[in-house]
Amino acid sequence: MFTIGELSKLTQLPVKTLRFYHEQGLLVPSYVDPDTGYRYYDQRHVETARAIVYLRNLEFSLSDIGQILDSSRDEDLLAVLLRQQSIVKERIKGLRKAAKSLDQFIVEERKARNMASTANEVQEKVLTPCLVGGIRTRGRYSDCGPLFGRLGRSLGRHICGSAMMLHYDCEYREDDADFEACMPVRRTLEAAGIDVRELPGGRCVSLVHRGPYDQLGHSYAQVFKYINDHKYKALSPSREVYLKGPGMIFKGNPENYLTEIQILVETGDA
Amino acid sequence: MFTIGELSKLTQLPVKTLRFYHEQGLLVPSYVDPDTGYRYYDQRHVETARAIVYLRNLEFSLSDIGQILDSSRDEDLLAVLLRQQSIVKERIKGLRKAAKSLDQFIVEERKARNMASTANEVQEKVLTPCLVGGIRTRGRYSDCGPLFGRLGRSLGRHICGSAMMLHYDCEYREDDADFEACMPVRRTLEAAGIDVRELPGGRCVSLVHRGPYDQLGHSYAQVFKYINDHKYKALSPSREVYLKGPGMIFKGNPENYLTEIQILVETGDA
DNA sequence: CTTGACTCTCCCGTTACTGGAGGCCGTAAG
DNA sequence: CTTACGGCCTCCAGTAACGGGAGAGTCAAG
Repeated sequence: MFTIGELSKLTQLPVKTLRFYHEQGLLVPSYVDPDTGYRYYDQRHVETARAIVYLRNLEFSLSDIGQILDSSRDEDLLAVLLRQQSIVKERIKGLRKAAKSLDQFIVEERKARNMASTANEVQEKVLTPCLVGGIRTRGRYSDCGPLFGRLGRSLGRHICGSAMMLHYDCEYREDDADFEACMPVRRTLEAAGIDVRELPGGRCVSLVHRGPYDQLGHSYAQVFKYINDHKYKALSPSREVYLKGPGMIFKGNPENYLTEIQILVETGDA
Repeated sequence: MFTIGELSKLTQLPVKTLRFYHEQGLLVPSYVDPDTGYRYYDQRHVETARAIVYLRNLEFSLSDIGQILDSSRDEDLLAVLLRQQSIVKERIKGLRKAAKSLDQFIVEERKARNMASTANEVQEKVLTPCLVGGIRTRGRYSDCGPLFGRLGRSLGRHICGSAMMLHYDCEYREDDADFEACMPVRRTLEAAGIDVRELPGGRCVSLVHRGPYDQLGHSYAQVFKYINDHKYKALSPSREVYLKGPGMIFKGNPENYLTEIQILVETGDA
């Protein structure tokens, strides 16, 4: 005869859990002292407890375990096992999908982190041509939210990068700007009201702006100063790539928003 | 402005859940009528709700999601993502182990089911030699429980089949039987008090007995009748293989216990 | 004005436990 | 003899993320 504490040591199950299993009828002591309420167990309970642990490791619920343990008809057993197997496999499938998305999320985040390290430095690079879907419009920049919404819904899983905006105006305009919201896509596709085409590549001056959008002006100034200093010629449209901002999942801190300004240029030696 | 029901339709989230998210501070309506208590949401909430759904699919807890959604410092974000990734991967690992055990369990169960279909028919087959670890003793059959316990503990993961018993007596004895509890093992190994060796193979008469152990006698009679009818000579020891019985995980119904009687024989034409 | 759809709050139930309060019992030490 | 300690008991509350239902108030259309 074991007390509950002894059984606990033998089975590695906490006392609380053993009491709970008693309450649930899974592991009923062979004797309960009517005066003290002490539970007393014997050898058989050690084995049952181990069986319970085993079945819990197979992710069975306690009620399933109860049925398995005192099922007199074992015709059900195979059915129960198969059911459990499909439950477990479904769960694994779901988790794997989650893990995959997480991986991708982490990659994106790392990329943004990388970009952040070169923030506020003007750089030159060569852009490769890039397929995008875009919606061009005229109005205020702040109205671009719904445009990206439409792009997201229409292009869905074909999107393969960060949202961007093309500015067709040569100078800054507040009210009546001519701009195009774009999303890079994996392949050409048809979508109503969306212009899917290739953006040209070429030599480009780039700067990753870190901070809220209302301070983009300073960064633009830097870029244009660089272009002038090098006697390049800026080509329209200029591009803003929203590496990190609000609207994707969570708002974050505007101080950490990352926006890459890209301006294609013609150099003297071209 | 949306009512809660409209937001529910837009987000595919149950009304109950939206109320719960409000309570948790995850999705606080932009306006709550102080008289009626009605919640009113706007477009931003649709997006936040989608973000919540997305993060829930990544298996984040609601409190994590809360932190992510209003984290002003996103330095943490990568850390949170990595933590979540490891949590998810751990969980997948655990579930895969469970799935594997389940698969094996199902295979065993199917095998037993197969054996059951040929129950109570005498058959001849050829046994291949088989490595076992055994403990031989003298006494009552009912005392074999602890022997199997010792075998299980000592041989552990090397066990590769059903428990069996060898009967060295030529006739049935109750009190002072000479028998050996055995477990088939994958490879030779040393274990104190356990005799690991190869059981010989050869032609054998077999019968799968279905039912409680106290009715084994009838099945033995059938086997011996078959042996006599065919003028075979029974070789000692006879074997009992416990295909399905109590003691493994759960007790089941004695009417469905499966025990294979195997008796090696010499045939006239050998 | 009525009706039916919608919404509100409040409470309970789920799963498999875990933690804590408060109390009983027996033994050992001071 | 008192105190402390360890083991046991019961009962209550809390976890995560909702779901179900009661009972009451609200909205918009006919």
